[in-house]
Amino acid sequence: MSQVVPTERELQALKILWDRGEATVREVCETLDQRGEQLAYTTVLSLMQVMEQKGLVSHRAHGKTYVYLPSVEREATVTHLTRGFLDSVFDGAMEEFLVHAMSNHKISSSELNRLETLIEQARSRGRTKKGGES
Amino acid sequence: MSQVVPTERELQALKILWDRGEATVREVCETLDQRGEQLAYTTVLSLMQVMEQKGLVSHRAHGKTYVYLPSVEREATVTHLTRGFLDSVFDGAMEEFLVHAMSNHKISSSELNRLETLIEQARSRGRTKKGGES
DNA sequence: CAGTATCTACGGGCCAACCAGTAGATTTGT
DNA sequence: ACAAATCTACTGGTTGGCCCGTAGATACTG
Repeated sequence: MSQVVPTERELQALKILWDRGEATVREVCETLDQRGEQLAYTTVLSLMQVMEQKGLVSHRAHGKTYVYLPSVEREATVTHLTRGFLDSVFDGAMEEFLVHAMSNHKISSSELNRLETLIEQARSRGRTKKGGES
Repeated sequence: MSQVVPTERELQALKILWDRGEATVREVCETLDQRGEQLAYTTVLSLMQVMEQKGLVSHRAHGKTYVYLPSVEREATVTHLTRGFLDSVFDGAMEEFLVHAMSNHKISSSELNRLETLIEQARSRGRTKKGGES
């Protein structure tokens, strides 16, 4: 329970599945390859098997080959990873992170503008209590 | 080179050293204890020895006991950890993180205000090009 | 049908992180 | 000076993540 957290490699594989919807071991392997991560076919296979056992993915059979699909949502997973990071590095304080991010990471002025827009959206979401988009 | 990145436990120890400036194994052990992490004295000792070997801390002798002090800076370390996190989860895109943070983590309106202030500061820092504090 | 390609299952090797015990030296207390 | 406490050094065990090879089944090709 409490949502299994993927490792580094597992996250790479999950990203591919999230983007494609589903994929075979070979497809994952080749995509990884294109991204500069050259792994033996059986390595990727093992990875998928472990991930399935952890409940991160599931598979269906297409002929003799397995087609894997994610069984955790991208948003939820990213949220968990983020919370873990914030907890361990910033003691859970998002604000501390933001302070750090603003002063130490270069953010372009266009990104700053975008960020302000996001703040506005967050504000209106807060005012209307329940989701009112647009 | 390229700055060694501390593990989870090592980061906990480093935080204590950063806060105190320096500390003995016993002090680190007790502080960890107060934070709910109960480890054997020798475990913490081993931790410090490994950290020293990695170049994360150094020590000086006070009588027969060692006093450890951090040999990496808090800011730099946090920056590295943050970059690693952003790379693995958001493909290095800070903006993606912010979008996610804004929509999925509840941020109080006071924090939103604080954030806007930070944005303003980032803007002026950007305009003056070189760091002009006060 | 024989040979080749491809897939899954399984086993194992390697290494880093983590935890802790034992030994031996040194200090402290009485 | 003797005993107890405390410290460092060293060794080892366990686990999880990662990587890959071999074996055996199945599908494809000429």
